[in-house]
Amino acid sequence: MPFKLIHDLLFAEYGHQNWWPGETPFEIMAGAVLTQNTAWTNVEKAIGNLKARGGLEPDSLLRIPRHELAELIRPSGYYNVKAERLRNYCQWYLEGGGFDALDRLDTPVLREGLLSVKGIGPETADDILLYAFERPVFVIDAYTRRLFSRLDLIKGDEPYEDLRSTVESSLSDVPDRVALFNEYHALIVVHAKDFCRKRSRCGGCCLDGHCPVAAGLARISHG
DNA sequence: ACCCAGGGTCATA
DNA sequence: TATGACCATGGG
Repeated sequence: MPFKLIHDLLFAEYGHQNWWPGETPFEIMAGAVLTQNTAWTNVEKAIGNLKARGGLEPDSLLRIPRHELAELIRPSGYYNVKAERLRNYCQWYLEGGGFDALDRLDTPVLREGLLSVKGIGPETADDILLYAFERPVFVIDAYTRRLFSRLDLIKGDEPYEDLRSTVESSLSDVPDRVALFNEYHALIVVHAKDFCRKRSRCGGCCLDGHCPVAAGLARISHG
């Protein structure tokens, strides 16, 4: 399973992405909720509003009335459901004792805790685990399914946990898995945005034209 | 005007 | 288990 190879091709093309954008772990967590099915440019506006309102921290955020919180995050879309999801998350986060206490939990336990929050599904949980808690968890999103499916590494419609397990197993022996998974997911998203959508307009990883992944694979197979 | 975005929940079969 | 409706703004 050449998952490592695909990462290397993407990295050669796009370089370091230094994700996740955000100054604190909690800002990363809030961003993970706000970006659900939403363009990041919209999330930036919502985060800007939250910062201007009084600091992007769980306790200050919980003090904002529900309706006002929804107004602040309006640009990120789904603002009513996301306002509740943010509140749910903050309550779980504070009840769990904050970052240091939660960070002492083993990854599977912490993951179950995240998934117990209404509004935190598998992808958002893994975003938080990887980018805020720096755990070696591979994030599966729609881009990842499309890319690996186009490369015939997977079918594409497998359940989330099956894919996560497949990829994590095949990369279990690399030295720094946190750094690799961090970079890999970022590269897949950036490739989808910068090349597939903007340049190729293929709707995601068509491997046509000047696609760096297709070019790299062709280069290798030709000797 | 249409399509999609760094998803998840809930009802239904 | 697996679809479908629903949530909603903003950029291409």
